[in-house]
Amino acid sequence: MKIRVKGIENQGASGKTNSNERSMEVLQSIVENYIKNSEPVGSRTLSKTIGFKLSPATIRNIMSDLAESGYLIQTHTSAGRVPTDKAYRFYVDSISKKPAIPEQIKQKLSPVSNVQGTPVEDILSKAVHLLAELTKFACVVSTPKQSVSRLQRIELIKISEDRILVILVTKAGVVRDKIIFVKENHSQEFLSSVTSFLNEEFKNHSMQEIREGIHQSIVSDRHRYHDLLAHAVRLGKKAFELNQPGEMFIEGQMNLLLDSHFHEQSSVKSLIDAFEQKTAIMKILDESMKNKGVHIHIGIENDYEHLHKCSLITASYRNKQNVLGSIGVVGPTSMDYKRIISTVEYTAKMLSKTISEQSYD
Amino acid sequence: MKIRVKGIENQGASGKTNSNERSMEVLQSIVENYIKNSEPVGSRTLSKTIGFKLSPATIRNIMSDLAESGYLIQTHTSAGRVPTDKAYRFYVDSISKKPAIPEQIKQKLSPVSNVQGTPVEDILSKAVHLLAELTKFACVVSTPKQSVSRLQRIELIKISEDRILVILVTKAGVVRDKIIFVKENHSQEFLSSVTSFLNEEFKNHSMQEIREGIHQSIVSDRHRYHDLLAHAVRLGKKAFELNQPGEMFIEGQMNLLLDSHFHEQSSVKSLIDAFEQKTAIMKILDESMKNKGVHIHIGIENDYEHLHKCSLITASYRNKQNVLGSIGVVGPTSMDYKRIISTVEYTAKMLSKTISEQSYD
DNA sequence: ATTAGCACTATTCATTAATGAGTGCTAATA
DNA sequence: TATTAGCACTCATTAATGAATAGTGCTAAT
Repeated sequence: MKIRVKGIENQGASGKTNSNERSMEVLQSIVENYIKNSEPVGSRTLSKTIGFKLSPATIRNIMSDLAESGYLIQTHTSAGRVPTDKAYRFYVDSISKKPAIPEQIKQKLSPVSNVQGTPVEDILSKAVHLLAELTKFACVVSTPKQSVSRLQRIELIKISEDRILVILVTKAGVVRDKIIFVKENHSQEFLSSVTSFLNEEFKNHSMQEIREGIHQSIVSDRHRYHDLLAHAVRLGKKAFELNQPGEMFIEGQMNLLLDSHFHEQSSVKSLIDAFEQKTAIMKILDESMKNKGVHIHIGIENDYEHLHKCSLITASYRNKQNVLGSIGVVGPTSMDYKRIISTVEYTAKMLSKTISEQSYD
Repeated sequence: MKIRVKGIENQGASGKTNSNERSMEVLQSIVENYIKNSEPVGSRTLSKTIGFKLSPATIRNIMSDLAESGYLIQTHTSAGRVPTDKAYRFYVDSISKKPAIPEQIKQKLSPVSNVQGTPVEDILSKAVHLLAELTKFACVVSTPKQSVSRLQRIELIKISEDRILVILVTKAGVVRDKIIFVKENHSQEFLSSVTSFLNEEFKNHSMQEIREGIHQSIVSDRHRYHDLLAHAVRLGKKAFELNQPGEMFIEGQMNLLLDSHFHEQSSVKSLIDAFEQKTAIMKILDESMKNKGVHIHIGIENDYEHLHKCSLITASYRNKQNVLGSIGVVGPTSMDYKRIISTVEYTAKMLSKTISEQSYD
């Protein structure tokens, strides 16, 4: 019985970098081919589509090596090869120049920048809708994080004897409202004074800072003998208490179900779960806010098991001061990375531009 | 060749109402059977499950008649019968006593009523989420209509030299914000005066009335020489201008795709279209606000072609004064009507109760 | 180092036959 | 007269078979 000397070992022995480079090019071709046709790619086919001249037999050898190294798998003996997540990772990392944004996409996304006096939520919703239309996958966007955004204005409105409506307007242009319950029956005039105080004291501070500042005030107790301030601080504490879990808009979930890669029952169920219980995706969006640029999570790289058959492409958006949130695409691992990456990037850029223009400073 | 005398004609000839009644009972059984198993139901099976004693042969005769009258169809010669939309309509209309709401459903929905100081949108979103979880279909809810809801309070907040943030609080507890652009650089003090004026003038009026009233003021021109009022009216006009198209929350769209009735490509596409272009469903929800109780749209009865394979069960919700919006379920025509109807009804009731308690009066 | 050639393997597709659920009709029955 | 038993018939579903096909792996030739 003869033992086949494996290609990859050959490379190590011969030390030829050339051969390795060629393998990588072949791998790229395979990935692109599979992305395009969603079908296992065989040596014959590849030999035709590939740039340089190589016979099917040679390609077979290379493919065999790549399979050994975990870049390709075969669904069955006589089938072509399919890229693994490792291959996609390699492919994505090897993308050097981004393709220019097609004029058509710019056109489609122009409504995002074309909004005067629209609430931020509506801009986000518009953007994520268009992104879903463009990519034909599911798209998500997180609303601006409250904690980092800075106060533009707070209003306290008396609603009934024991209820006060709090309206927070942030510099980013987000309006949040909630009702707080109080024991004392404050007059509207009194509330106006408190409002003025809070605005003067906290304008331009981040919500995080405000919460800490108020806490500090209460602990240090320096307002104890000043009635107005004491009330203001107490009301303020309630008003600024964080209780918004952080929202997320989803669009185009159903697009995924037209995709052949999700046709099995189990995949569909996974997806439903993933979108139902939004925390996993939310976490990825939050993560994406920490660093600049486009973030890519491929299949198995996702912590959440239900997303193991998906890739996520995300990018953060911001105003002049802060990173506010993230927008992204959820699609099959075999998505057209080049196109999606640049589309997401461009959308995030447009979003940042629009929101910056709308921001209140 | 012998011509078969049709059952339905027999009935007409004999004039026996008994026979007709029995047919109807058989039809009900068929519908229930199909709802339960999603499989064409045959005479043998039915003869077993049916309450009273009838041989398969007799049932076959009855079924044949029902098929003639358009209540049943056969997918092919040797298959059982499947109910048509006409049959579902008959079935739904013949439901007399609603089943009691299972304790389990009440439990599940209790979070809806258990909210202190939550924005109405969040209550709606919670409700539609739970409804989707309970029914395992897609669920929709429309946000309160602006035009019918009455003003609790308006606030004008200066944002920049040429931008004013308008906040409208309605009696129903809905907070709406938008930015208006102005040419003059008003001071915040001036805006406060305008705010007071508008509040005094228009509190408790419906948005519709306010819009008309302001229009009237401008036409009659009676404020021409009074600077404050003239400005107030002009700002007010901008502030109250309707530009919210009426929103809708959707949940559980993907549930539908697990349903065997939507497995064909074409159905899926239809559904995606229907949910993408929300107007059709929105229209049905709006329609549902006009009358009390539960509304049922079965398959072909829907104007919008993409919904021909769906049934919609909707019910309106309200506060003490007004009908505000509707909540509903979108599912296959073969849904378990009894269960879904009572679930939707109960959810709408809970929603009304919760929102009424939160309303500002 | 590359490639041509060939044996081998597994899928896919069409054909066929067996099975079975269900109907419609006719004649017997209560 | 209404109901039912019995039987022939239809059509979908299933399994089995075989031919065609796309692909591999290995060996030997270039």
